[in-house]
Amino acid sequence: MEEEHINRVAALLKTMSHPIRLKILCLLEEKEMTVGDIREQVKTTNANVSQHLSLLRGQGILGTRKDANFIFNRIDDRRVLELIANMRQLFCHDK
Amino acid sequence: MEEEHINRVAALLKTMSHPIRLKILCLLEEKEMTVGDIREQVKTTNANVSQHLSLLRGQGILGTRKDANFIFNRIDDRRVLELIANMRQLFCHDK
DNA sequence: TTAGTATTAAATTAAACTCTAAAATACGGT
DNA sequence: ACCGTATTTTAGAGTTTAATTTAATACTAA
Repeated sequence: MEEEHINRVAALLKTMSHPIRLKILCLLEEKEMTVGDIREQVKTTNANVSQHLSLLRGQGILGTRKDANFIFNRIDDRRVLELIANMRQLFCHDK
Repeated sequence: MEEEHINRVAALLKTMSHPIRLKILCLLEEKEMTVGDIREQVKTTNANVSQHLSLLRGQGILGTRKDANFIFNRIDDRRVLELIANMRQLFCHDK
């Protein structure tokens, strides 16, 4: 990896490396969710979830869709999806 | 991913998410290296490299081999090797 | 427009991380 | 034992990050 890629990937990993954010990404693997939906799964405050979502969006990982006064979040970066799938295979397959 | 795995993987990603540490891992993909070897590639101090190596060892990512007053570092976790290979494929393949 | 819900933004505080420099340790050769 | 090299450890300051609280915005339905 050249310097350029190193820095870019390191920044991505940093964004993914918080337990709440990683869990959010895992939840969003399946379906799009609102702040409130996520909040039910993660045991923290809505504001905190919103902050983490904001970081993930800043990295270009997430996209949003607005419906009434709900904002649905989804993973927009195919590579992140593949990376998560790879991590699950490597670290969660208890065999 | 269950809570358990989430926390474990998040900790791993956090350790890998520093540019210097990620670069060290990429360097060690090829061959084992000493603090001094790495230092030549990374532009920082030996002490700093040593500190980063210590963190990587703490995560169980690295192993060492001692020869005279040199300590050779290598990647000991096959899963980390695979993860890095996957990341290179996803983020460095300019096609 | 008012009330209620969903989300974001700002500010504060506490905790964690990173680098540098200096001191300490480990080892081999002389 | 002493010296030189390699590495690690320690202590400190500076920076960054995270969670909480509070306030603000956006939207819907009545």
